Amino acid sequence: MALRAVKPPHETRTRILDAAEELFMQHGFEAASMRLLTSRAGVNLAAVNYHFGSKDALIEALFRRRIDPMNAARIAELEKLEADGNLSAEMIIRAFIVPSLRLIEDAKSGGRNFIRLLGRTYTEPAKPIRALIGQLYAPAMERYKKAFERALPHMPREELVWRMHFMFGTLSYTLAATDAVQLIAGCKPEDRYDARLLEERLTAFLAAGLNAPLKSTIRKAA
Amino acid sequence: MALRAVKPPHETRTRILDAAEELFMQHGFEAASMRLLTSRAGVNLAAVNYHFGSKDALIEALFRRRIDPMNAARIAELEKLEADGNLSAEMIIRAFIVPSLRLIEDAKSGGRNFIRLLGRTYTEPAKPIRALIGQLYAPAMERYKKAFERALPHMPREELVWRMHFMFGTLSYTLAATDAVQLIAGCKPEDRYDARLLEERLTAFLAAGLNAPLKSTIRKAA
DNA sequence: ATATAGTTCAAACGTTCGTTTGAAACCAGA
DNA sequence: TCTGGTTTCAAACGAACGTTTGAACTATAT
Repeated sequence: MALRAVKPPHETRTRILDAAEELFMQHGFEAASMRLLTSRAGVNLAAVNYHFGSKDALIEALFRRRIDPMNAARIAELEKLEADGNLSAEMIIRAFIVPSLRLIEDAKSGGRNFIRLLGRTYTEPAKPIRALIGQLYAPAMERYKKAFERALPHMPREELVWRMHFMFGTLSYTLAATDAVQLIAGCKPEDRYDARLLEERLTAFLAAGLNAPLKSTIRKAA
Repeated sequence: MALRAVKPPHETRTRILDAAEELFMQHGFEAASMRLLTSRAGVNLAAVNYHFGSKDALIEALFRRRIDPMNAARIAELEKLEADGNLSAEMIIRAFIVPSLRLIEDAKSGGRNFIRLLGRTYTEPAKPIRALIGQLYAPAMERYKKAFERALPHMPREELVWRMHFMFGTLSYTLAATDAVQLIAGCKPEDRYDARLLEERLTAFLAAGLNAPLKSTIRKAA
């Protein structure tokens, strides 16, 4: 009997998800059509509706596949560090950003595509998508908020929330990377995917911002 | 002769632009259709193509109407400050963010809609739009980059570019505001449009980040 | 071999999209 | 009042969209 390629159990599903990550990243959710997507994935047009039900359900499955493990890694890393003693704000920041930076280096399995897509999706206009992302992030965000509160007991809760908001913006925009507007000339493109260097740059910037001195105008607003 | 409403010379154009700001902000460029847009503006469906030529040209006109004056204000403010003597990084940051925060308070004329739309557009997938934004920002960015270089002569140029990139991300995400994923519970919604408070919070965070100590790993990468 | 469940396929469905058209309405200046 | 350029209007155009359909195909288990 001749060698025959044995088809993995969910090959079509995976091919669709991978193509979706790439095309949604390049063109956005609306502009990437099912026809382009299925032809890129090498599957029939009807396959998406058969395996996922609809385009929206595909988008949801796409996010669930990546975000849940990523946030699980974030929480695991945080708990590992907490077992060793008190944490500095910088250590918490690092624990948060490393799992997403790790996906940047994962070019082969499409992790890089996903992380760039994710960076854009934080400001996605479609409400259902924003709601989904918020829901998937909720457990990790709750956990990290408490960790920051413990590390920065002197900071007003409201100011902390704002600074976490700012930190998240920086991360989001940085991950969107080449998809973002190239506003500042001089960014060496090859550095954009050097996760180790990016980790250092980001951590230094964010830790300083989070620990910024509290001005009186901010303090009195609390 | 009875009083008659004299129609302003470009009322239809303005009505279209205002409706476009609101609807593009709510739904995105693709999802907001010309039929919804023109009916919201109270004009005929064909009016957009008559006055602007196409949907894409409308988008371009929309950005040009707001960005050019905003960046002109940024440059003017910077030059005014420079006339008075040497600038700190914090003063430069403030000069940059204030013109955009001013639009937040401008709820009546639609400036708030625009600024939220703009916050999302920095990570827009459509390349022509990103190219347009980059082109419209270029003069101001060049000017501010030089100002930062003068204020921070000790910082490696490459690190400065990255930190400007981070700062821009924070601003972008913050401006997108309510459109962004509500990741962190606890943000008081009414504060989101208090431009004065936001200016203080942002300046403190960004100035600290920009002035963050240079770690050895970063220094050796330059 | 045959039945059964799971999957793929080409074709078509109805809808909505951005744009175009040509006539009607408007409004100055002569 | 006529005229010529500008603006508005209802209607339609072709194209592309997400989705559905029912038959054909595949693999497994009896």
